This record gives sequence, structure tokens and C-alpha cells, in this order.
Amino acid sequence: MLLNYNPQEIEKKWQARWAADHIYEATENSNRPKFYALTMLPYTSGDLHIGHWYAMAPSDVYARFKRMQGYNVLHPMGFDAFGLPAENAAIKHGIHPHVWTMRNIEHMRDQLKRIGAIYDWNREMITCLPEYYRWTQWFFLKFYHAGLAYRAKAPVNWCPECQTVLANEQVLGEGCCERCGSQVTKKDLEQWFFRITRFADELLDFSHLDWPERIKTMQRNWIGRSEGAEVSFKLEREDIKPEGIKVFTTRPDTIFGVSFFLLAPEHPLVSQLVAPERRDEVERYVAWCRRQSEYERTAVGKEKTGVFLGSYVINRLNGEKIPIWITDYVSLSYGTGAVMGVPAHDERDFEFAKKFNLPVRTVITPPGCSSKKPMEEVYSETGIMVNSGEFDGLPSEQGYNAICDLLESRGWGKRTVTYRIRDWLVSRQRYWGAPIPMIYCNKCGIVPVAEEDLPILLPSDAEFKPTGESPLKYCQSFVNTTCPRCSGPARREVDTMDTFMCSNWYFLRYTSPKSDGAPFETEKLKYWMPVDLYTGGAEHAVMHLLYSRFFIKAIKYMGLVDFDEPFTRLFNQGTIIYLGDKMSKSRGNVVAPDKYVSELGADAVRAYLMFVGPWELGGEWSDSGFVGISRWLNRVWNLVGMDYVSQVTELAVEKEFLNVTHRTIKKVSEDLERFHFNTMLASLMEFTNYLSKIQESGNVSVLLWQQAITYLLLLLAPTAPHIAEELWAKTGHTYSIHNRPWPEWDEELVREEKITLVIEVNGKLRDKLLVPVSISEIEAKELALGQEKVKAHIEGKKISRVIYVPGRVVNIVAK
RNA sequence: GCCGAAGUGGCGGAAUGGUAGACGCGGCAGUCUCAAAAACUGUUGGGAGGCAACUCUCGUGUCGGUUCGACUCCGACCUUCGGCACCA
Repeated sequence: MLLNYNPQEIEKKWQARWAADHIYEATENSNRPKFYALTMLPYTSGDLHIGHWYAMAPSDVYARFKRMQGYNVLHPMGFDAFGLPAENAAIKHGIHPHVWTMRNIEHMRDQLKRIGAIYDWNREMITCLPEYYRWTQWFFLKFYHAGLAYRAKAPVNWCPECQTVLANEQVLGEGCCERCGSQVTKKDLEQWFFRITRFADELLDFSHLDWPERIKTMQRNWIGRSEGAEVSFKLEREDIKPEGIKVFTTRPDTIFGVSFFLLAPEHPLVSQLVAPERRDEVERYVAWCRRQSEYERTAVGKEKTGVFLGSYVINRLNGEKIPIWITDYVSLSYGTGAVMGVPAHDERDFEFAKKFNLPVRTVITPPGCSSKKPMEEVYSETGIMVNSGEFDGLPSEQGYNAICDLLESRGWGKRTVTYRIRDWLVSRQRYWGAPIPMIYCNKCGIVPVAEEDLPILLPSDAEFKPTGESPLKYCQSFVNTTCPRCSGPARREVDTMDTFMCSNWYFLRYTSPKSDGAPFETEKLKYWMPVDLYTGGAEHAVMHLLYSRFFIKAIKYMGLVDFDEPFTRLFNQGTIIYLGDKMSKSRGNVVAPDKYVSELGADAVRAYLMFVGPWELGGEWSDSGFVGISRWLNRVWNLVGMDYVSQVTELAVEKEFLNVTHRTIKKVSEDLERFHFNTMLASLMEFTNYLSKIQESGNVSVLLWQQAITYLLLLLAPTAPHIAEELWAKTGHTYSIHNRPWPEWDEELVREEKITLVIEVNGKLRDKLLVPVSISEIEAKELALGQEKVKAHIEGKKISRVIYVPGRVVNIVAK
């Protein structure tokens, strides 16, 4: 009999041994196939909570499973260390962000080590250290030189709480800041952008990716590709410079239905086009629009507003004079900032027309409806063209092309594609980030820092109060420099990079973390990339996961890598809730894993997290459920530790025993492959329960028993690595279980000899019979009809059919 | 409003066209104990009948449909969660 299961002791012992023996270190010179399993790196907030474990434990289990299956596995870990919380903590508590961050990392690394994962700590990577951000800056320069980074003035998102600009992707629904939740406002500022739009079409290609449909849909919606036409409407007044204004429309086939013309209130031509007598009213309206938040302006269901400018455009297709209005439902940032109003066939235009009594003209009728009468409701589908001059009678799909052809031949417009996605704003007015390696010279203008001058170190002595301006601006020793081109006095860029730039390429760095002359060693990168399995939360769908795809496509375009997608397979785990709610500091229901690890062990925490439900759906933390898992590990401990005494061996029992053993190997293997961790554990528990019964009866040989125990431990090893290793040693095996191959099942032994045949009458269960697998259809039917319980239910009825499903069911249909 | 996921015992969940509720928690009963806890064993969806082995019946958000047979497929709806949202 063994001593009691003492997880604290054995977990400490084996973690030390694995580290000392470097058994989880990954090398490139292996003849095994490579497998790169990656979990999204944690932000250095200070404490790992059970949500982090929920992301990390199952992915480690899968990585361990792949490792035992014979793959050369890379499963690294690091820290996303730049970002606002560090700076905010610094402001609040007077600790330097660097000190705060590094202290948190120390603590989190200790917590992470207690998980018992196969992380190769030699490859640890911290994004806020100069040896890392040097290369983040290097990439910025590469983007600049490739024409993919540019500086421009634009209306940008401004978070008044964080005192910095944000990318569009970082403004969540209802116009809230992704970090702090405050209402974001708009500011006109000159900022750095990355040309993600250039890759919009490539980013829509998911054909080689095994990603959840949900994320692909979110990215597709975010990119928002629309095909249509750009059409120029002629200005009636001829004293104005451009002679026409362009609109974007997805329905050029409705162009004969235009009855008004709309501009965004901020459209640059508004001030020229407004008639003198309407100027006051227009200016008042524009000012009113500007006062509204972005969210208020774009809210659906809002009553339409607008003002007539007092001037007109000409619809070149029919020569009609169309009044120009401005309205807040047209935004300058999409399409051309101008819209042709077709009230009969667009919901919004219809509302606008109703509100301001503008004419509604039907130009498309539903197929089969010949009436040319104005319709009561908006019809936004395709149909037959009417009131459209020479195009009358054409189906609108053909009319679309015919009108485009006409526009193109006359030079009035052309087919085009518009995207919803905007270029990625990457500069931030904050201190704790990688400085943007650019210099402003009065003579030479914007000059990039030379590659050999990297890293541009973040000064440690900057004042970082949130003033709305970059803290680095006031750090003279940082700002003042010389121009790399003319050597005259110059100023450094004082903005830092969005932290999503750091997480764009960290998975490349893991392949050669000590690389000194380049961000990565190409040979090692070629060996490991792309990531075979990437796991993490779905909240990064249109931020990190989109940016990283763009980043890889961009550096492939530059010739730096030869693959064009970073993550071949993506999996999003669900959320762990506690006391019926999502865990959060404000709700005060955060579960800290440390206490549970100390009490019942990391193996139990790992196993419990995988047992609470399907990984992709999340689950609820429950203290009593957790105790249940620990009880099971205890049962395993006792089962394996107790001497097995063979009593009378029975051939039938031994057969069944082998069958159960191999069925379990199969089930566990298949469930692991599909991330069905909860049912994998259930089958391991069933196996344990079964073994307990056999242990009591002693009906199988010692040899079979020992074999089964060996399998049990191997199957348990990825989930509960410490207890498996301990019991492996205690049962006389050689170290280490984690270097053993994954067991294979024998299909011959999985096959059952007897099956339970279900007998139904009119689809209702009436009897169950244990029959040989080989039973014929005729035998099965006869057997079923002969059963007493069946007879009682078919008495006096006429049997119309008997359905037989081999190995499953006989259903007697009787009336 | 649109898109996606989900809805099953007291609870977490299992079963993806063929035995609904695997496995675990909780409950109940028992063993051990002076007693309790722990551990172990048995039992546990609701209702009705039976001394009993057992039998019948209802039951997977709601309503309909397809099928010999539906938690599973189809249609409509309700609820919860996530995402998007005047995108021309």
C-alpha cells in the first residue's frame, strides 16, 4: 500500500526533475514531424486567474498528447508586456512601468510553472525588453520602406480616459474603448497608419485555414467588401472647381430612381455648395452633428435629419436636376462620403424622403409584377427595370452591367470595390510602448532611423502623466537628436506603437528567441512556422487575429517569409464563469488558482477545468465539482498503488477486460484529437471504476492487469502529468512517462462480440436482448417477434412492417 | 434589425437519426466510528401501480412537420449569451 496521495509534494518534485533534465526543450534537429502548438500569450496584469488556466491547461494537454504521438512539439510561453495598465498602475501607485511589469512577470512565471506545462522556458519572450522591441521597431522601418506605413491627418478615435488615439478595431460596440470602456470621441490628428487595406482581398481568403466559422465571419464583416460602381454626378453650378461629385453605389441599376443627393456634413464641398440664404441653417446643422458622439450618430432607428444645401447636381443618365442635402447618416469615412438617394429601393433613403417630402420613384419592380404604379413599400431586391429609359424591361442584374458599361464608355463612372475596413492606426500617445523609430528634421522632413541605430530605447526617466500628449515629448534627452540624413538638429517621433504590433510577430520570435542579428533565424522559422494550432479567446477576432494575418502577408510581400498565414488551425475556448457570472474584478468573483493548486494540486485543477464542459463553450467553476475530480485522482492513486491479487481468472472476463481497455484507449485518443476533453475524462473515470471492480473480483491475470494499469497511466499522462509520472515510477517503469509513445488500440479487440439489441413496437422501447454481433436480420426479427413483452403489445394488431437496423434496433410497426 | 452559438434531472453536462440523462456534483440509505468528518458501497428524472423482481406512463425551451423511429433533420416562434449595425 502506498502512502496517501500528496499532490503538493509530488508536483514540486517532478517539476524540478523535468526542469533539471530539460525534457521539454524543443530542438529543430529531430526526425519527428514538427508540431507548433501555441496559446495566446498573457498580458502582464500581475495575477493569473482561473481563466488563464482554462486557456492554458487544455492546450498543454493537447501539446503533450501530440508529443507522445511522436511529434516534435514546440509549445512556448511568453509575456505581452507593453500597454496601458502598466502605465496606469505607475501613475496610480508611483511605480515605474518597467518595475511593475517585471515584478508581475516574476510572479506570473512562478504561477505558470505550477501548471506543469511543457513550456520551454529557454524560449521565453518578453515584448517590453529592448532585445525584443528592437525588432518590433525594425519591422516598423520595413513597413515604412515598403510603403506600408504612412503618416496622415485623419479624424481618429480618441479615448478621453486613456488619453490616446485608438484603432477602429479597438472601439467596441456602442463606441466604447476596448481597454477602459469609456465613450470614444473623434479628433482630427496626424497619426501613423499601416496599410492593411492593401491586403483586404487577401485577408478575405480563408481557403487554407481551419478556423471557426464565427471568426471568419467576423473578419469578413469587418473587412466589409462591397462591389458596386463609382458614379459622378455633374454639379449644376459651373463656377466650382470639380465639375462633378462621385458617389459609391452597389445598385447602379437604380440610378434612374435618384430623387435627391446626399453629402456627409463634413464633406469638403459643403461650404462651396451651400446657397448664401441657407448658410446659417447648414452651419447650425453641421455644428449639431459634430457635437454628437460617433455612436449617437450611427445608431440605427434614429429619426432621419438633414438640411437642403440650396444647390443641385445633374443625373447624367436622364439629365434630371437633383437637390443636394446633407445628412448625418452619410459618413465621410465610407465610400466617397456622398450617396445618391433612391428612396423607392433603399430603406434609409425611403425614410429620408418621407421625412422631407421628397419624390419617390419606382425603377425596379418585383419579377412578375408589371404595374408601374409607385409602390407602398421599399423594394430592395432585384427585379425588372422600369422608368429607366432605354433600360426598361431589363432584369436588374443585366441592367447593372449595362449601366456600368454605359458609365464607363462615357467616362461618367466605373465599376469599383469598396471596403469597410480602414487602415490600421498604430501610433499611441502613451509612454509604455515601443518608440516609433522616426525622426522629424526641419530640412529633410520625415526621416527613418537607420536599422543599425536600433533599438531606440525608451528612456527610463520620462514623466508619464496623461496630458493627452505623448509623455516622451517632454523628455528632452529623448526628443533631441540629429537628422540621420543631414546631421542637423532634429526631433524624434514621440508616439509609441500600439501593443498589437508587439503581438503581431511574437510567434516568429519563439522559433529563435536568442537571435541577435535578425528578428528570427530563417532556417528555424522555416522549420517551425506556421503555427499548427493556435488557441485563445474569441475577443481577438478583429484585433490581434486580423492584424497578425495582415502582418504576415505584409512581410511575405517584402520577401521576409515564404508563408502567408500565421495560424493554420485556430480554436477558441469559451469562458469560465463563477457564481453564474463572467469572472471580473469589479464583480469580485475572480477565482485564483493558487489556493486550489496548494490544496488539491495542479493535476486536479487541470483535470477539473477540462471536465466542466466542452472547451469551446466554457463552463462554470464549482468548488464541489473540483473536489470530485480530486477524489477521482485519489481513487486512481489507490487503485494503482494497491496490490493486485489474481483470483480465479475467467476467459470471458478477460475478453471483456481487453475490450474495455482498448475501447478506452480509442475513446481517449479520439476525444483528445477533437478537444472533447470532458468526455475523455468521463471515459477515463469509467475505466477507473471498471478496474476497481476487477480488482475486487480478481478475475483477470496479473499480466493483463499490469498492462491495463500501464495504459491507464499513459492515457492520464497529458491531463495529470505529475500523478502519472509518480505512479509510473512506483509501478517500476523507467523515467519518464512523458517520453513514452502514446498507446495504440487494437481494432480487433475493440470490436464487440455481443450487442444489446433494442426491440421497439411502434417506436417505443419494449425489450432489450443481448445477442451475438453476427445475428442475421431474419434471426433478429424472429427473436424480436417471439418475445413475451413484445407479444403483449402487438396482440390483436396487424403487423405492417418490421424494421431492422443491424446491431441496433428492431422496430415492429403494428396497428 | 442582421449574423452566430446555446436552451436536456436539484446542478455541470452526455448522447448528432436508433436504449435520453454517460461521467461528475448534490441528495438519500448503508459500512466504518462512542460520535462526526473523510473514505468506501448501494441508490437517485417526474407520475401511477405492485410485497417484490417489475410494469405502465410523461419527459430534451414552445408549437407544428418529416420519419417505422427525432434531443438530433425541416418550418415558425420564445429565451439567454456573443458579434455586427444608417456601409450607400
